Formats: sequence, C-alpha cells, structure tokens
Amino acid sequence: MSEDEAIGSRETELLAARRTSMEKLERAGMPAFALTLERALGVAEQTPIAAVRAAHGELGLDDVTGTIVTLAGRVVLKRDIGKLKFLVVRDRSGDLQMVASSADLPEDQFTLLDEVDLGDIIGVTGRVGTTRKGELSVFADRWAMLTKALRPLPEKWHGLQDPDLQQRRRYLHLIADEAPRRAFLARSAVLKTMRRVLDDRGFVEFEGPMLQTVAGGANARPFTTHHHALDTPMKLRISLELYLKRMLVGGVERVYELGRNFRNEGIDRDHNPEFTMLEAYQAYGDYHSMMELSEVLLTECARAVNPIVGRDADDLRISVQGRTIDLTPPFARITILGSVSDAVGESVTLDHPGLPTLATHHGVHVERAWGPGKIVQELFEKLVEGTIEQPTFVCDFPREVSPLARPHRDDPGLTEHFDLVAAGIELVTAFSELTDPIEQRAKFELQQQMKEVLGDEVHPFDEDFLRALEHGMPPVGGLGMGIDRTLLLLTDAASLRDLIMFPSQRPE
RNA sequence: GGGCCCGUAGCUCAGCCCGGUUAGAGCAGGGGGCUUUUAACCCUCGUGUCGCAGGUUCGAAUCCUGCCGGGCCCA
Repeated sequence: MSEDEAIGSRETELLAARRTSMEKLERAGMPAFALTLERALGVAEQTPIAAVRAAHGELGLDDVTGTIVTLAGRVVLKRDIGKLKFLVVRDRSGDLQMVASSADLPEDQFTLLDEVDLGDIIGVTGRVGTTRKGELSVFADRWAMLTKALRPLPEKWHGLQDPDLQQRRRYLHLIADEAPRRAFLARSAVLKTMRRVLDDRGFVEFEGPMLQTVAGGANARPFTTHHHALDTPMKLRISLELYLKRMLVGGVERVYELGRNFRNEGIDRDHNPEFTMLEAYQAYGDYHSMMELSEVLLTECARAVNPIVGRDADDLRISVQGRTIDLTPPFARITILGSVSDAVGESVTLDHPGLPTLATHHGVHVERAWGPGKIVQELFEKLVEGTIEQPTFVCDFPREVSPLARPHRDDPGLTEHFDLVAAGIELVTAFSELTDPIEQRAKFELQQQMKEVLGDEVHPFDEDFLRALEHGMPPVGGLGMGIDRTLLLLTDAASLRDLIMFPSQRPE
C-alpha cells in the first residue's frame, strides 16, 4: 500500500511522523537502514541480552561496572525524562533497559534519540550496571539506528488481540506476545527430535514428490493444478505413504519422510488444508514395533517441548485442557471392538446382525453402502475416541476401513492397524503394512465401489504402486504421526491455528 | 450446513439493552516540561466509511432485514 492509499488521518499522521524521523536521522548522517552492526556502531558482535543478565545477576543498587557490551534489538518501551532516557531493547533472548544520559552521550547522539520510536531496531554500546532502583541496564556510550520502523507497534500492554490479525500479521503477534514464539520453538523441537530418534535407529530421511498425477494413500479431496510443460493435470499429495513404500520395494529398509500434506477440505480447530506428517517404515517390523516406536517418539518429543512450555524436561505428566495426561510408557492397549462393546454395553462383533440398528440407536447415521466394519469405526469415533484421555493404542481395525493394512494374524476380518489416541486426539495411525499386491488391488477396487455408491468423487488408483508391490515389498511396519496434533497435545494449544504460524486464510 | 457471539481511531476498548447535543477513553502520535524511570508522569492537540447495504424513525453507532469478515459450539 502506498502512503496516499492509507485510510484514516490518524494512520497517515503516524506514518508521516516516522518518515520525518527517518529523514532527520539521515540528515544528521545516521542511516535509517544500516548495512551491518559493525558499520553502524563499529562493533562486530552483539552480546545476547540473556548473556548480560547471566553475567551480572548479582549487582546491587546503583552499581555501574566497567564491562562494556553491545546490544542490538527492537525498542519496545521508551521513557523520556528529559536529560535522561530509558529504552527497553528486546533481542531473541530477552529484554534489557538502556539508560541514555545527556552527561554520557555526545550532544548530537543524545538529541537524535528523540527520533527513536517504539519498534525501531537499534544498536547500543555501553557499560553494564544497575540504576538506583536496581534495574539491570546498559549505560549508553553510543548508539546507532539499525532499522527504522515506518509503522507502529501494536498496543504495548494488551498486544495484538484480534485473532484474525494475529494470524495475518504474525510478525506483529510474535513481537507483541510470547505464545506464538513458544509455538514456533516447540514445532522446531519436535521436528528435530523426530529426526534424531529415527536417524539413531538407522532410518533414512526421504523426500517424495509433492506434485503427483495420482494422489493416493488416503481418502481426501486433493488440490489440483496444471503442469504446463507436460500439459497434464497434477495434484498436491494427500499422503506420503505410496512413495515411501516404493522406496521399500527398492531396498531401502528403514525410511521416513517429514513433510507437508495438502487436503482440499474444511478448516477448523484441528484441520488446516496443509499440515505436517511424519511417516516411517521399518522392514521386518510390524505394528507392535510401531507401538514401541510411537512411545519413544512421543515421549522424546515431550521431553524436548517441556522446557519451552515451562515444564521440567522429564515431566511426562502433562496438563491438557485441564486434565492430566500421563505419557509414561507403556501406553494402554485396547481393541476397537472391545472399546465399542464397552461403550454400547453389549458384545459387538463384525457379524452382529443388529449392527445398523445399534448404530442408529446411538446416534450414528448409517449409509446403505456401509458394511459392519465401517459402522464399527463410526461407532468408535462417535462414542469412544473423544473419551480416551490417557495415551492408548486402539488396535485391530476392520479390514473394510483399512485398505493399506495387512489382515490380522489371528482374525482375518480385522487388520493389524492401530490408532494412538490421547486427550481425545488421534496422534498416530500405524499398520503391519499390506504387502500382497492381489489383496491390495482388491482393496482399492472395493474402496472405489463404495465411493461410487455414495456418490463421492472417484479418483483412479495408483497402478504403478501396485506394479511396485508386485515386484515385492518386504514385510514392514509403518506409522504416520500428525505433527500439528502432537503439538496440540504437547503445548496444550486451543487450536491448530495457534501452532501454524501462517494458517490458510481468506485473502485480505 | 445449524446455533450463539463479535466487528467503533494505527492498537486495546467504552458507548448499543432503554434511539436524542458535536461518538469517548487508554496506548501510540504532534507540541511543551522534567537527570533514575519501570505500562514513567504532568500540561496540551482528534480530519473516525461506528464492517457494508437497505429499512423503520423527526432523528440510528444504538432498533429491524440482508450481506461481508471473524470467533466459539454443534453437524
């Protein structure tokens, strides 16, 4: 937006005042946008504010040391007493007060401080000490503008409250509030921890294609686009699975991908059109191996996130939505049929003749095309999933609803498929993977028939994936873990939008 | 898709129920003062699409309808 498009005279006036300050600085020979700290101030390195605090925690009142430091950061508060000015500077590690006295600074340097506004990024060199009230400060010998802010900061006490603006102008939210910074750091900690755990176990990180001609591996509407050079429609991936399995066919026995999936569906507190998933595959493992891996991944991520959100690193009893969730392994193991049986108060099996009636009785709308397995899954989601607080492996999903999992070793009507649920949130889905290409084709065909009957969009399935399976994939355990949902649990956030710095939004 | 709530200055919010001077405050900003402040303080300065459109009325930020944007809950 150019300045003449600014709406409202108040805003125009604020912007004009900052332009005027900028011009005054430059007329006085101080660039409003410095090249480097060294060029501006003659010092190459800033001292992190946390380091200044750590080194000078024991000073009493009115005690100025001989230690010279250089701070660089954003001015977040300014108190001007006339011949004495107090500015609070914020860097990545914390806040520290700068004291500027007309007695210590050259006159032109002191006068130019009038042109420093809240939000400007400055550099300061001076002695570390305390004021008469004991506030740790840097007593400035010289300072320089590093970057002039041409727009004002949000309200200094209440910050940026409008949830829409918090997301659209996340840069301001990050300045005004520590919550988004914690969310950002927690995500980084989770990603780093997952890579460490998997790398230590011999897994190799892989990057599969995001642009695909067939978007498979899940049931979701894809985003579509067009590749001009190939003159062909393309889709953004909805899952990582099918390309990781191709790598297994190719002989990579332990492989994982941490990456973005895209689903062209609704937005709410736990859905965003783009979201981050971990998928990991371990040859010669099965879903029991994946349970152990899930436990390690979740607890290690908790230890990494804990210090960021103010818990002791090893505290695995975390508070989520007012309840205490104990992440200490081993997690509980239940079966989906057992849990649904408990919820309805009678034994539920896949050959239970009254299943549709039972479901309707419990408020589940039953589609004609649904078989018993789908009804059981719906009953589970409606009656059980949200009530599971402590981390629990819900095991042995019906074959009908789990097209990529292998049949259960003890019951061919079920699959070796578990979901890990905690605080009512589904965190992990894992299988003993289906390796039989004939069975896999039959499953895909069944899924398509179901969609046709329901009138849903039918997409062709991935023939090359089936060809790869026909070349032979070793027995393999695989898991998919939602990173955003894991963060929702570990940071006790209210919504995914608090954890995704720039969530999908309507254009401004 | 259904229900409830919100939208007033750059930011944070009053005012709306029960219509009636010229729509207010704090922060930020302009001017002035102040050598120890801690959201500094004191004096002073306001050209706002009261989300948009329509309606009711002598009169609408305020009541009604529709729309747009956002939030929470449910599906």
